[in-house]
Amino acid sequence: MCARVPNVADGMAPDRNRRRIPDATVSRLPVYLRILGEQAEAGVDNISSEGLAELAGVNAAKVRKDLSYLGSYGTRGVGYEVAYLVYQIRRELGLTHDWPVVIVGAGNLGQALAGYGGFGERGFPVAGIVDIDTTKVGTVLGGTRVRHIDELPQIVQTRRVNIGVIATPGAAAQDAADRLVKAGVTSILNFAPIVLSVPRAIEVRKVDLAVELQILSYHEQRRAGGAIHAVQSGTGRSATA
Amino acid sequence: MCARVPNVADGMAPDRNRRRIPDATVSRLPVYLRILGEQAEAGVDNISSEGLAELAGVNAAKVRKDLSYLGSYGTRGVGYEVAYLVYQIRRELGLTHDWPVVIVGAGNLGQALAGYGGFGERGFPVAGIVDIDTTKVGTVLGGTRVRHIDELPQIVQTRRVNIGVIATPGAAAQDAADRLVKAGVTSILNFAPIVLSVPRAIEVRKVDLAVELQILSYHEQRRAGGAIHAVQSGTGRSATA
DNA sequence: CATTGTGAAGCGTTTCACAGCC
DNA sequence: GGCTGTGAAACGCTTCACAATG
Repeated sequence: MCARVPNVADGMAPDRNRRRIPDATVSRLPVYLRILGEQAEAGVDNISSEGLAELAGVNAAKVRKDLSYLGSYGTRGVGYEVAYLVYQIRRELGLTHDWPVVIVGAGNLGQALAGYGGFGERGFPVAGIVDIDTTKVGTVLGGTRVRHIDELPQIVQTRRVNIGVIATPGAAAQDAADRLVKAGVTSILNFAPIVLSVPRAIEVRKVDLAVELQILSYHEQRRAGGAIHAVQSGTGRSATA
Repeated sequence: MCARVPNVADGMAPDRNRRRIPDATVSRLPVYLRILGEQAEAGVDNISSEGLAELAGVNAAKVRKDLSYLGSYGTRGVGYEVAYLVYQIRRELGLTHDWPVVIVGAGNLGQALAGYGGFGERGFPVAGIVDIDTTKVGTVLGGTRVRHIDELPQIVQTRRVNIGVIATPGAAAQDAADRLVKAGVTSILNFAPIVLSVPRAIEVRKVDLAVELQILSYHEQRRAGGAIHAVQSGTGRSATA
């Protein structure tokens, strides 16, 4: 996913918290964080790895190992203090301050993203939304006026945007990425169904609806044509990973 | 990700193509498929693992291993015939026929999904969109009239829907899942930021925007506060995984 | 004595390296 | 000669199992 550095982990004085956290763990921390936030609101102030694992739909050992990368913040025989854990995870994920994002593409998806309040709430305010189509410029989405894509560099600079979201059709996505990178963005969330070509230093994450549906299709197809007579086995509930 | 079956792989007469394909491979097949489709349109009728790997942003050996799970459809010294590979991947993914989907939740995201033509184009026509809010019922989104969630069982049965998409707020998502399962849906694509509890036999995939942004935040935070003096190393282009 | 933190085993995925084949 | 197909090594992640400990 991201470039590997040989072996910095040990030896080289990690000052305070410069451990490298496995990608798999990083992708679960936001899930723990949301659950812990809910628990805190519900008045729970202590939680065991078992309890957190249950709510997150994962194995308890995995929770412990994940949390151990942040440091030893649990108490043996007791569990983890919810508030402190929230603080530590937020710190590790860099959520101690807001990260304004800029959305490229004011089509269906761009509109939905801009209109989706949860973005700002979770620390990612929409600093701007741009489109190349001048007929869309000026319309207002979720409180943000659509601006022309040529204004991208200005938005990125004045609002100090590090994260760009590509919500254009596939054909326009590479151009969008090029413009974002040129404007100074260093992380991209790509909703377009293409593989972006960007400098190595840029972190890219991709969300592709078609891919997700096709993976589900694969499983449906197996269910139907596959295993002899695929019985609807097990009606018990279980958390999903 | 999905429930593991002990060890069916060998021994038990795989009739024709009942091999189990690794999850990681399944998640890449849609990417290869899209690229191959584009190549076919561009008039390319043969491609090497190297070429496909380049376009997909992965390692060539990985492409070969992935394709080998489908069978030996390449020609040594030559490469793979694009059209045939497209056919085989489509067959394996169950894309030889349409999979109608039902969308639960006609808010921002539900609207964007329903309005996004790419859904139907790629073999996943929107069989219906439902909401619990009666004020939304009757409005038309992307050519589909919003119906009340109580009509879900009827839609699922008459349109033979296997795949449900949850586009509700988190608080309503578990109820949506329960209703989908009860109505007979066996695969769910969940956009709500909660861990769904469903019977083991149900395949669930989750797309969480907040999680994606928080992962990017982690990398930005590392860049800023991390490694001594994090130089913007490497400006060369490289495909992203 | 319940629960964490963690070596070590287990497992799935990736990559290498090269035999096999066109 | 070029490229596929695939054992085997390497790697990273998950899970187990238990010593450490409040």
